[in-house]
Amino acid sequence: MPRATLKDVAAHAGVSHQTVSNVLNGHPSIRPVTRERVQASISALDYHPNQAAKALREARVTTLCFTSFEHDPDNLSDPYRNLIQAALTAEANARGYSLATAFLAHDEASLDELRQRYLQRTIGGAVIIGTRLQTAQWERITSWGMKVVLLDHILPGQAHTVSADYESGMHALVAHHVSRGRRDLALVLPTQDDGSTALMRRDAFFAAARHWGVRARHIGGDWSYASGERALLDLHAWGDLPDALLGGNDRMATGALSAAHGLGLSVPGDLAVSGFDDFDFVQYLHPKLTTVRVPHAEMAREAARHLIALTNGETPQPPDPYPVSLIVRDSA
Amino acid sequence: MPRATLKDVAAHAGVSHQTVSNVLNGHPSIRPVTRERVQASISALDYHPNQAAKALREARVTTLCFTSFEHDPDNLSDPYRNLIQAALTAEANARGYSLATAFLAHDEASLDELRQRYLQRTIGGAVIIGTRLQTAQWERITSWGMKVVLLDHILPGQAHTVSADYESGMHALVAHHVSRGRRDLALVLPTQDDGSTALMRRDAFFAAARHWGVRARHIGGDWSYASGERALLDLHAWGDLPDALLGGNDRMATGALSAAHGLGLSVPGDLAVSGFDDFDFVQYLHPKLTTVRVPHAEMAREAARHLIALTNGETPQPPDPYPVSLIVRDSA
DNA sequence: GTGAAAGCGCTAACAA
DNA sequence: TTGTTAGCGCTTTCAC
Repeated sequence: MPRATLKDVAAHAGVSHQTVSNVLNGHPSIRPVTRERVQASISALDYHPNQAAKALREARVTTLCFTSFEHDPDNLSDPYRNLIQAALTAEANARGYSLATAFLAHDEASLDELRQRYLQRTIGGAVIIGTRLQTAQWERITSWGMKVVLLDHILPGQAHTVSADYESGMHALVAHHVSRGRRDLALVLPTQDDGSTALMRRDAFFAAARHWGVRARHIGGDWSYASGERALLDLHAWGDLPDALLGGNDRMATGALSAAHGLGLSVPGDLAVSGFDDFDFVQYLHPKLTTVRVPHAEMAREAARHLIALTNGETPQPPDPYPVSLIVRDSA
Repeated sequence: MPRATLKDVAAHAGVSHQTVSNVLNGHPSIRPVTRERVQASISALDYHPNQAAKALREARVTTLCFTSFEHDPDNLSDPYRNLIQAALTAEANARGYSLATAFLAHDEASLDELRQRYLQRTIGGAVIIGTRLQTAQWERITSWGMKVVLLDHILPGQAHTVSADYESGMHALVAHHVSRGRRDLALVLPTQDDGSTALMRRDAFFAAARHWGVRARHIGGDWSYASGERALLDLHAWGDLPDALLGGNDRMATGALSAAHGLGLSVPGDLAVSGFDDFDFVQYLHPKLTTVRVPHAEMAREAARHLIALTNGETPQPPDPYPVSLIVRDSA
């Protein structure tokens, strides 16, 4: 059976369809009696407004898009995305928005797909995870007029960004390693992407190491378990192992930990290993991982709120960087 | 500047708006000349059809919903959800559908929210992850008339289901443990939810153990790392350790592995540990986890195709259970 | 092969 | 305070 429409409710309540609309939208000038009668009809007919009609008439899109540049399965299963997705969904739904998802590759076709969705009014704005986002892409995206909030990414000027205080976190982490007697630190961190917070973290790493007068090295990676593993294997092959290996995220740290086991290195005896993120699984590793906790969920919620404000034409204040905290466990 | 509409294109091409619509929808009776002229105007004006208008007119919803019963952060960050989300998104987008997400709790409010979204035409159907779904909830959901495909769940009769051949997987796993000399097996698996594939796996576990004449025990859990850890700690506290612990998923196996390290048990020397899923991170555990690979991504793609077929009024054949495969690594 | 008319379900503007 | 009219951008039906 067909679902009830506004007209059906109006007929049932003996009023005009406009009155029903006014009741629905909380218009003030409605007599309580009328309101109640209409509301009774709404319940009686189990009426639910058709969003498509509403969207068409109001020229308003109530779907946001969670966008990330991910392709390989390894990165897809990163707990990071999940946490953020859940937080964004919750925040968006609570405010009457839906959340769609887009997984982009680094090609024209991918970007064009997103553009289509925006132009077709399928999505009204996007929260973009900064990882692997390049400035050129960001410029393309904003040039369409789409509202965008960046998560974990720093761009000059006008970009709306939600980020964490990675510098402090990196400082605390280096201080911790030094306090445990480490004098030769290696950081595994991808730094291909301009604007990535990875750059900030790398700079903070070198600054802190200089401050304490310890050796510091930087090694590339791609955020994956495999790249963390590779980093340590390479260091070993070069015959120049550090006494502390700092993973740029928990997954790379996990890969490094695995490599250490394979090489017969004792952790933290021979080598300290630390991560970044504090995902739930790292406390079940052996040894339990020392890491820096980043409040991804809270940041995501803020990003959703910020984006919704933007799509409503407001100009919200950029939030302060979120504080991070050092979580000391057994690996460092 | 306002985006171009069908009328704008018609005016630009010097035809009626209906002709433009016909071109867009590939209607056959259009002269090639006209078609090309219209197409040129479409590009020239960068026209993109308004989905809201289309949806309203066609009374068709092109958003599907990925639904799971998740609440606590531990489960939220399960790689499982991510892989499925990505696969569903890809398949849906490729067919012109969007994918929204819903995280449901086990209360009325949550279920009602989903119902609202369906009745408001925000979502047209759902793929539901069977984990923690109860039959009563499924009955509620289908009673609304919403098309639903279940992932990893077996329900009697009419339910559309995509599942894996867990029985064979469990058989192969038990056979493997027995072939390595294990005679006392404990399975950690949540079995609260009726219809869950966990029940099938538990039954297959006992059947296989009986077949080989080895001891078999079943212990509850809730899919989380913590519950796997707890299971092994409990067994140890009772003074009745098995020689093989089978985790019902990779996360519980990971928790058990962590507990084994804490108890000073050598794996696989004192205790064999195996998982179920084969998530990427398990090969970076120490020791590397032996597990059963489940093709979650392929299953998710099939679920999306199946759901789309259903929403188009087709009656697709239920797919066969997907084959799983034993992945032998170091832990068992 | 193409155009004109009607209407999907809703809200904004105005009239009563 | 409530009802009437118009139209968002599109597709379906039917005339030409």
